[in-house]
Amino acid sequence: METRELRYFVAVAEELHFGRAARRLGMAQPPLSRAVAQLERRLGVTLLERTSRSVTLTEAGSVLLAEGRAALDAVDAADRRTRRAAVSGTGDPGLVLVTKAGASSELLAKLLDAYAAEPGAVTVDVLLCGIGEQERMLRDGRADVALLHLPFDSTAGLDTEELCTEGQVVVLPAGHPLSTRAEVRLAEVTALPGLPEPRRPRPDGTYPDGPGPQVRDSAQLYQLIALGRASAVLPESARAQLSPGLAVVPVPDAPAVTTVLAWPPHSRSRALAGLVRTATRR
Amino acid sequence: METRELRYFVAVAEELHFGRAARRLGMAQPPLSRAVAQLERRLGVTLLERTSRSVTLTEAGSVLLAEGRAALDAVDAADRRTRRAAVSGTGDPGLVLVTKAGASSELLAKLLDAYAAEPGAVTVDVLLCGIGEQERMLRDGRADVALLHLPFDSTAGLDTEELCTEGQVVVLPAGHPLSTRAEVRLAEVTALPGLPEPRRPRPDGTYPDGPGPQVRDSAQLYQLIALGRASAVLPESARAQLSPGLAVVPVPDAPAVTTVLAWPPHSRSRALAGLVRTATRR
DNA sequence: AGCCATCGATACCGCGCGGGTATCGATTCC
DNA sequence: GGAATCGATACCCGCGCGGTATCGATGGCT
Repeated sequence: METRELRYFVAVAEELHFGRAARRLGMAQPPLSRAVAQLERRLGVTLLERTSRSVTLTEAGSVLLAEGRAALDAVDAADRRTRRAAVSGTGDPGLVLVTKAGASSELLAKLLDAYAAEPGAVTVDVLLCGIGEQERMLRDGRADVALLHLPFDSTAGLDTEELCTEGQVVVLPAGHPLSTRAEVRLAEVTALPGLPEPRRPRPDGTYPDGPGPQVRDSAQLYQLIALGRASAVLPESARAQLSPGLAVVPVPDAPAVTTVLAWPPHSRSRALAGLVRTATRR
Repeated sequence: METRELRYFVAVAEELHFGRAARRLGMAQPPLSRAVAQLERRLGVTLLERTSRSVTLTEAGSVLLAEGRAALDAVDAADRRTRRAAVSGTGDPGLVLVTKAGASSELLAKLLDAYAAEPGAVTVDVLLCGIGEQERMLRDGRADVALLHLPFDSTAGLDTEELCTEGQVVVLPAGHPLSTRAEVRLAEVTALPGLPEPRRPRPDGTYPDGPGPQVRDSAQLYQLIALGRASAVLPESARAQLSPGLAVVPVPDAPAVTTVLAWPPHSRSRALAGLVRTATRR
């Protein structure tokens, strides 16, 4: 199976429309139809049910969609990491660390400072991304290592090292009735009247249905809270970047949040190993 | 990057010899040279240092060797799992579970019995493989789920569910001086005179250097112990398949062995989910 | 009911590229 | 110094990929 065929099939499976998929791939529709048909013949499997009005995935087709995406990510990762390895001998970008925009910045700063002091440390680029995008960044080679937050992020398929665990607090608009309390229970803040929990993107980029506002990063989130349109339960370290207009109250019965360092399992990079070592020594 | 190019490069990188690699790939040497050169040009990276007498990997080349193997495994997995998904609608092979030949068979039997009693259970093929091959089997799609034993096996890049934890025992030839003891300490059996620890294959198939005999599976191991040529520290469940000529003594200070069910992280199979559910309910 | 728009499949064509053979140039060993 | 080894180069052929033109089926609109 060639990556070209996989790319074609994934495009069609995502669009469920040969014409659109062909446009996305920058090619004409007929060769795309042929290529997918040929892939099916070679696999001996029907991947798509076509009528002239609709295209749907078969059982096998949805398996190949998931597996094919993973395989294409792996190929992309091979490409990117090879290129990076080549310039790393000559140039600079040693490691790329990805984390959610605006999360636990003091911990990260401490880690980077400690690592920079190590002998043989390389430069670490910090890449900020939206919620739930880190895993993808690691899998397709755009990043080498990530800061994840359990239980929100999934560490499926990654090697991890636990860094710290902290309780959670609720972030409210200043002046909210609960904002003067010493602490609140989780049940009190999950369904606050007029302050719904915001909806965060799922891994595929879509948003779940519901009443709350859609939120892509923490800047949006804080602004919405300050505007009195949302509330959020976040790790304690969110206090650090608290802006005026926001109040914070501990939520002792909320599940603890664990910050972990995560990286793809077969990494053999000395630089990454060094970073992990300094992280564990703290 | 096409999988064909990756396959070619991996072959050359493994053989470090264009002629042999070409023979392995069933093609002539010149087009192979050209294809690898073209890959280097497209990546903008030199992967191999060639003289007319030797071929060596560059830094970037060894990165691409590791990453490329992973990517090729992912593509193979996509192929195999798609084929399997297609026939699973019509035919039988529902899940393939892989475990080390001759390990914790009662636990496995119980799990399979419990799962078979579930509604909607599919048939589970059990695949036995040599030591350290399970991870590969999962990654390239030959198996859907594995029984692994921590801390011996690595669960890097896999989702896992803990099944049970047990102590370890040392297996000795019957009649060995230590075989009558109620228990022994780990230090007493790590360097037994005349009974070295056997050498097990590394993930790449080679064996570490050392004095002990090479061992691929537990049948070989038990035979070697009975012959008085080796000893081994194994989980308690090894008692179950004890043959005459062998003695077993607990080793309380040896690290506990945890048996885990492991599967590739992005599996979306209902059958696998069912198996994991029955495993966790025990 | 009939027409048309939509969409995937088919037919056909041209060229680029992958793979083959022959040969070269460099290095090493006897 | 000659021969053997090994990767690179030169050249050629045929397949396959991608293009355009068109067909056939389906569904909506009047």
